[in-house]
Order: sequence, then structure tokens, then C-alpha cells
Amino acid sequence: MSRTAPTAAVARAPEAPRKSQNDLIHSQVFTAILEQRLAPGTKLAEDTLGQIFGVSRTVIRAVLQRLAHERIVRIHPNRGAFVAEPSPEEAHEVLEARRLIEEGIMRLAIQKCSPSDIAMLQDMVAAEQKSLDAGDHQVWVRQSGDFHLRLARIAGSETLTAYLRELISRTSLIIVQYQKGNLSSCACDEHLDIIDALSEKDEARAVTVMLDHLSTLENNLHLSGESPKSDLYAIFQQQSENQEPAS
Amino acid sequence: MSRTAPTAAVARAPEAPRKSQNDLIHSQVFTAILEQRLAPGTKLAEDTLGQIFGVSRTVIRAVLQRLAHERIVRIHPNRGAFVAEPSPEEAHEVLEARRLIEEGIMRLAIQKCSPSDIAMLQDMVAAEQKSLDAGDHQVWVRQSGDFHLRLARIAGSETLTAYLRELISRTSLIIVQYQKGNLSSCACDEHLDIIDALSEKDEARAVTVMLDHLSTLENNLHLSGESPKSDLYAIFQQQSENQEPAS
DNA sequence: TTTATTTATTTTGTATACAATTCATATGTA
DNA sequence: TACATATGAATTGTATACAAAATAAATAAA
Repeated sequence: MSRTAPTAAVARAPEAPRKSQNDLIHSQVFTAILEQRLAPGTKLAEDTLGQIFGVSRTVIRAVLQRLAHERIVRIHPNRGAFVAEPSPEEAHEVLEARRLIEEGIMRLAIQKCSPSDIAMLQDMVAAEQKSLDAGDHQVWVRQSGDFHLRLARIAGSETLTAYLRELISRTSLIIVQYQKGNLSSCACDEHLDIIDALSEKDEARAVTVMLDHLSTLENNLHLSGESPKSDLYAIFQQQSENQEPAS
Repeated sequence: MSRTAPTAAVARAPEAPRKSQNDLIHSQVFTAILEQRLAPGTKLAEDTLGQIFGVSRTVIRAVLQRLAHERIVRIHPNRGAFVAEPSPEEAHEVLEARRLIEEGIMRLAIQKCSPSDIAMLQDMVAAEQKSLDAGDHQVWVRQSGDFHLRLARIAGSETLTAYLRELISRTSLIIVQYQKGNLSSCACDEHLDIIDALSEKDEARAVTVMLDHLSTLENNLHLSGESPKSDLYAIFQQQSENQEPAS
């Protein structure tokens, strides 16, 4: 009996991490950005957020710095915090990193995933499809990210999971800025393909499907066009090259 | 002439990012941990650090939170900040992630590296060897990390570079805790092998050498032994399984 | 009108003050 | 002695106050 239930003076298990104020506000802002309710470039004024969440600027500043380290918020010194506006180059970087990391995650996940994991993944895709049918694009974007994140958890690496979480939220910002059509249609099928390859332990196919999935995503962006607005420096420089100044 | 040097009312290039107080203190603590002058488990009291660097706790807190997000400092709520003590599981995770990311970095670097990059890498290894001969272990550890980091920069991905920087600093903590002998001897040769494969554009060999290099590193740790001290919970639980309680 | 300069307002960066919690020491009890 | 409890000191969490910087508005000059 002592096997299943330790008896005597045994220390309690590591205490449940009750969410701090910081965590709570962070996840609110994080989710808002993930669901694309906060557009890139939006200013996140400390005082405003403090009043919204009923706390002082102290805790808001901590949250903003945390989001900045996750690269979904950009802090300009003495100027404030803004929702990040990834450049085309950064967008490419993020997708490149995702291909690298998620290929590794697939290889790990294929070894470790259990039948219950498969079932969970199937449920998640079903929920995705539901949101998609309901036209709830915001929720679907988050759910789609959750699917990839679940694979990382199955792979069993907290480190890679943390990195992927960042890359996924940055992808969300990238999609807002650079997506042309709505990719929504085929995405669920590709997720189902991934589950399929996973349940058959077909590593080669699983990796291929995942990489194709991410490349499709990148190819549906138009990153080649002029950048959104940030580097009007380059624009003016080009201007001064073409036409001589008046003086 | 207007081609090479823009003439008239052209905006200045993005201003050079002058280091803030935060950056300065961060890099001091970061380097101290990287060079293994700050041992794992060391308490980083806010007031103490504030007096050392001549600033208030406000800025120290920001630095500590930043270090915590980089996983080289652990913050226990209401209890303070401590230099991280990676568990054996975490150590394995970090090396696993490094293998994944640095393989990708090698593939990218091999396409992009120029002769001057090769020369730079050779200089860096020479400096490593110098520190090694001088017995300056602390500096060597940092230089060894800088070598890997340089490869990431050559690969051209800021995102992957940032992740690798974190993984390298965590590796430094892992080495302090779990290294048995001194790996120092062969490490420089392995770095030279990497440069060799890189300059010959031999992708397969470059990847192999890098993976072996990292696996060698992990194999020289003893992660299987009893964990340092953190989970004495598990220890007591095991105890209660083996021997019946007295009452 | 357009542009430049000055003034006023707002916002961020940092230090400090106070409340809440934890840690260390001391006191009491078996 | 060993253990538990209570008291005091030290440390962290948060709010506020003030200085520095940036933004906005207003005034002056072309």
C-alpha cells in the first residue's frame, strides 16, 4: 500500500503555481494579440493599461517587458511599448525557425505520442473545424496555434515548447500583416494529415507534411511587396537616388 | 555621386542603440554567470545588487526578470531570485534543443559563410587556445560560447541567435553542476573541424561534427546520479517506499 | 498658408515609501 | 535535547512621487 500512497511524514508535492497578477494580465494581452484583436503598431500606454486592469504602472511595466522579450511587443526607449510589426525579413526568419524546430518536434513527438495524445489532437482539430464553420476566425487562429503547441508538449521539451509558443504568437502578427487570401480552408486537413502520419509512426511523412504545412503558410504571405510603413527611411533614400535635389 | 552618398534632406540612419542602465547591468550579471563566477543557487538579493551597481531596486528587478525569462535565473515568488540550478532533465532538454538548432544553423551557415567569416572563426579558435594554454578557464568558457554564437550570426537568423544565446548560457550552468573531468582538451580541435567542414562546404560532415561535438559534451556530464538537492521530495518519497514508518 | 520655435501637456524612467510575506532568532513546552 | 510556537528583522510586491524625455499645442516668422 505504501507503494501507491506514501504514508507518513512526506513533504507536499511542489505547490500549485497560483497565477499572479502579472501572469493574469500577461495572458490577457498575449491572447488579445494572438487572436488579432490588438493590431500591430498599437500603442500600449502604461497608464491606460494600468487603469484597465486596475493596477499601477509598476506591474504593467513588468508585463510589457515580458511581452517584449517574447518579441510580440516592441519597446522604444522613452517612447513607449507597441504591438510588434514584424518586417518581411523577420517574418521569413520566424517561419524558417518554425520549420527547424517543428521538424525536430515531429521526430520527438512520433516516438513519445500515446493513443490518448492522438485522441486529444483529433478533438482539437474538431474544435478548429467547428470555429471555422462558425466563422469565428479569431478563436480559430488561437486554436490552430494550440494544435502546434500540443505537439511540442507531446515531444516533451519545455524549452522547445516555450520557443514555439513565441514563434506562434509572432506568426499571428505576421499573418495579420502579410496574409493575402484566407488560408483557413485547407489548414484543418493538413492538421489531420499530421495526426495521420503521427498515429502510423511514419516519421518521414510526418516531417514532410509539417514542413509543407509551414511552407504553404509562408508562401501565402506577400513578403516581397513594400514594407508596411516602418522603413520610410529606405523609401526617402530611394527617392533621393532617383531625383536630384532642387538646390 | 548621389548613388553612393545620399545628398539632401535624407533622414539619418536608425540611431545607434546606446546601452541603457538595464542593458549594462544585465550584461554584467549575464557574463558573470556565463564565466561561472556566479554559482548555481546563489541568491541575487535586490537590495544588494542595487547597492553594488548604484541603482534602485526598480531597475534591478527589471534585470532579474529579464534573466529569469532567459532561464538562467529562477524567481521564486516572495522569496527572491537565484542563479538557476538546471535539473538533469532540463540539462538533457537544453542539449537536445542545441543539437536541433545548431544543426539547422550549420546548414544555413554553410550557404552563407564568406572567406572573412572563416578567418574570423579561425581567429576566435586561436584566442580560445590561448586562454586554454593560459589556464584561464573562465574566459575560455565564454569564448567557446562566442564561437557557437558566431556561427548563428553567420547563419543570419537573429531569432535563432537569440535562442542559442540562451541555450549556451544555460549550458554553462549545466557544466558547472554536472561536468566530471575537464573537457577543455579536445574542444578546440572540434571547433577547428567545424571550420574545416564549413570552408569545404561539406554540409553532411559539418552537421555530423557539430552533433558529435554536442553529444560529446552531454556524455561528459553525469546526469544519472542523484539530483543536486532540489527534489528531496522525491528522495523522501522513495524512502517511505522502502522502509515502513515507525508508528 | 507654410514652416520654425516656444510653451504646455503627456508619458516614460527611476527612486522611494509602505504593505505583505518570508526568514531568522528567541522563547516556551514536552 | 528535540520540537513547536511566537516575536522581530529582513526582503519582496506594489503604489506613488518626482525627474527627464517626448509629444502635442500654440505662437511667431517667412
